[in-house]
Amino acid sequence: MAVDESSAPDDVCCSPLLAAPLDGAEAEALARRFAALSDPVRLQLLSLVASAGEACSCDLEAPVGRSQPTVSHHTKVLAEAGLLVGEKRGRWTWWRVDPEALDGLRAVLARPT
Amino acid sequence: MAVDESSAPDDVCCSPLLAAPLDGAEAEALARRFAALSDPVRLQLLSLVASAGEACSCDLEAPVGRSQPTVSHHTKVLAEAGLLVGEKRGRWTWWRVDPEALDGLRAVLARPT
DNA sequence: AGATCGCATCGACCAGAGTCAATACGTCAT
DNA sequence: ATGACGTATTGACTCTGGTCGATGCGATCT
Repeated sequence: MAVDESSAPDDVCCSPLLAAPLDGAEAEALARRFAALSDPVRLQLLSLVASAGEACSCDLEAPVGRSQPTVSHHTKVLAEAGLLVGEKRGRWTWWRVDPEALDGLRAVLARPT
Repeated sequence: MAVDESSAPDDVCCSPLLAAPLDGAEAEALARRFAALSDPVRLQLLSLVASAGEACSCDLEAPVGRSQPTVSHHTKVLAEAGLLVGEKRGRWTWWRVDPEALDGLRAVLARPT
């Protein structure tokens, strides 16, 4: 389910992109994480959840103008990338942004001193 | 050609992702820029060029293990995203990374204070 | 228990992206 | 000029990914 984030690629969190050439495996893992940000709907979902602090899926469908299965798909992708964290409270799933995951990506893009 | 970067989306450079919900147009522009980073070959090319300071296309094919047209395609994508800047010197094209373009993306991922 | 609600999954469709062989184009050497 | 070289483009193929309708599942309410 979407809440499961066991496949989040924490191991390759902070290799500095510009410092040294990365091998194929590092590149593949990094590419998967940036791919989570490469869709406009997912970026909107991230910004919606972030600005609300917390949001349930039912509040996300209308702003992005997509169907419920599509929103569920995107929240799953974001959760697998570690960017979104879901918590089931009652029959609602509440989503929040993991700031550290974004920090990790920012570190990858940092200039080598 | 790959050196042309007139379509680089400079206008949407720094909207803070986590501060306020972004509309469809902003999300689309941002997604295009992150999409440039969502391919392992392109990440390798970026790191190769960055760590070398400057590199010509002929030096890039072997490390990434792709054909010449494929490398040319990826350098074009990176150039259109503004991440790579190409300069034709003689019959070689020299590529270098635009650090400010990466700074722009880092700013997008920054936490709102 | 039965009905309803929120969300995940499945299956299918379609647009887009990565890849390479072949080709075209511009530059340099002879 | 003629050939060789570096790179960009074209065309075709395949595969990935976004999308939605239909369905399934668990939790809640009456």
